[in-house]
Amino acid sequence: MTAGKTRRPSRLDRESILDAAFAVAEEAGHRGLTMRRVGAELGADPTAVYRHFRNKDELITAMADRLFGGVIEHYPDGPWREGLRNGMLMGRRVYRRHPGFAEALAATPDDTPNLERIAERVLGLLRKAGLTDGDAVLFYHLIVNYVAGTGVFEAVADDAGEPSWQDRTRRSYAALPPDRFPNCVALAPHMYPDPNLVFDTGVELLLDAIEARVGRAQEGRR
Amino acid sequence: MTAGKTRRPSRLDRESILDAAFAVAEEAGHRGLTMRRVGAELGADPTAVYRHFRNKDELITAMADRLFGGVIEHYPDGPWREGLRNGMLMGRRVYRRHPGFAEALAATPDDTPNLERIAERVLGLLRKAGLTDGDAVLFYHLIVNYVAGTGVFEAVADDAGEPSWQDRTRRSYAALPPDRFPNCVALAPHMYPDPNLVFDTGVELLLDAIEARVGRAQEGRR
DNA sequence: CGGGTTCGGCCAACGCTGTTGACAACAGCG
DNA sequence: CGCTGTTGTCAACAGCGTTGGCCGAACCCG
Repeated sequence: MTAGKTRRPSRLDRESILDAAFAVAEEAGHRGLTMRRVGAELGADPTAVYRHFRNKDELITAMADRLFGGVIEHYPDGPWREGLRNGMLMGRRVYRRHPGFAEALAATPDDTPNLERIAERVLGLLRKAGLTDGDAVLFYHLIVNYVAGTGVFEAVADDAGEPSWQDRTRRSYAALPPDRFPNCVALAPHMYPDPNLVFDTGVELLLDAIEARVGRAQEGRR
Repeated sequence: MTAGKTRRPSRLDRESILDAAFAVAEEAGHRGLTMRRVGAELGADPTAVYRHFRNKDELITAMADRLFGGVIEHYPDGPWREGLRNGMLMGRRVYRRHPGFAEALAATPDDTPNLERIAERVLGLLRKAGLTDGDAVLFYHLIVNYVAGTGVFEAVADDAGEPSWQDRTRRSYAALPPDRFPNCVALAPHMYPDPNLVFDTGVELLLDAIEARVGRAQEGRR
């Protein structure tokens, strides 16, 4: 009697395809996200997806838009410093789990709706902090580059290679000839600190720089 | 007499293969760098390359090592601030022209010789600046993440999409509904400033942060 | 109620990718 | 001379994104 399913055996739509795509990405990694696998996850022919998305880039772009929508939904803006910090942390998480987003978004000519909402909020926070228009845009791009770039880079760095890859490199640095590599040998035990600490340091550094620039501008105006 | 070519019609070695690979990357972009094209550039069968490189990642890693070797050769270290700045600018140039390097290097378990030399120099400059061992490593990773991440991100951002893609986005931001997107509309004309300015701002910001941290540590010790 | 149109899933296929294994020609060596 | 290891060639495999044709079901309109 085909209960439930409206009428046809298995109608596809963009939302269920996105669900399947996220499921595939979850279990196969970002390199394992392939149209054929998405089709299999849906129990449908892979090419059926092309009736709902023009190509793979558009599918990935839609995935990114959904995730960024969730980000902006869960994090209302408050004071500029906390707002920017939260946004950067969430952005990093997204790009780190899905490094393919960067390329797909870059290939898409128009920004997606939720990306525009994020841009709106970040620009607003930067102006609220007291930056001039030019500086606000400058730091906006700096933030985007830092968050997306670092996120993607961290992702490709730690999904490749065997686990405990850091230990291995630490040891190989410690074993370098001490005459030509004194610093590598000496600092080998400290290498690869907590990645969150590294990222957070960069974030606070950026926020401090914004504050300093606002202070300097106000001082100059006085 | 088969002048030049030692004896066999076209003997291959790692260096000439690297030359061919760079030639292909130059004219076909980083996505057009394929083993078949490298073979064609050499006038040889594509699979002949596999006699000299285990796989494509090893080939790309060797390309990266050659370029980084050139970087470290041409830029002797001097004062810490200039040394770090030059290194970051050169690193960005490399990653921007060859964003594929990041993934290949990440997949390679061992660092290449010239990457170790660069790590040695950067760590030395950070210690020369006066950072403690822990901070030196922290900023080392911050620098690597910023340079590689931003470089790769800039590369994928501007080789995709049509030219004058920025103008297009600027216009679309300016055309957003002003009630919901006041900041996007107001700042649209300033969007996408000179990418070099954005990157340089980040560099100086990092260098200032290093200097500030050194100053604070010395003050605390007093 | 009937017929035309559109939608959407299926299937076969194209061109491309990285990579492998068998084969053959050549080099150096005893 | 013959043996052995190197290295270029060839055919092939599995996988990828994507396209065009087919066709049944659903919808619209008279």
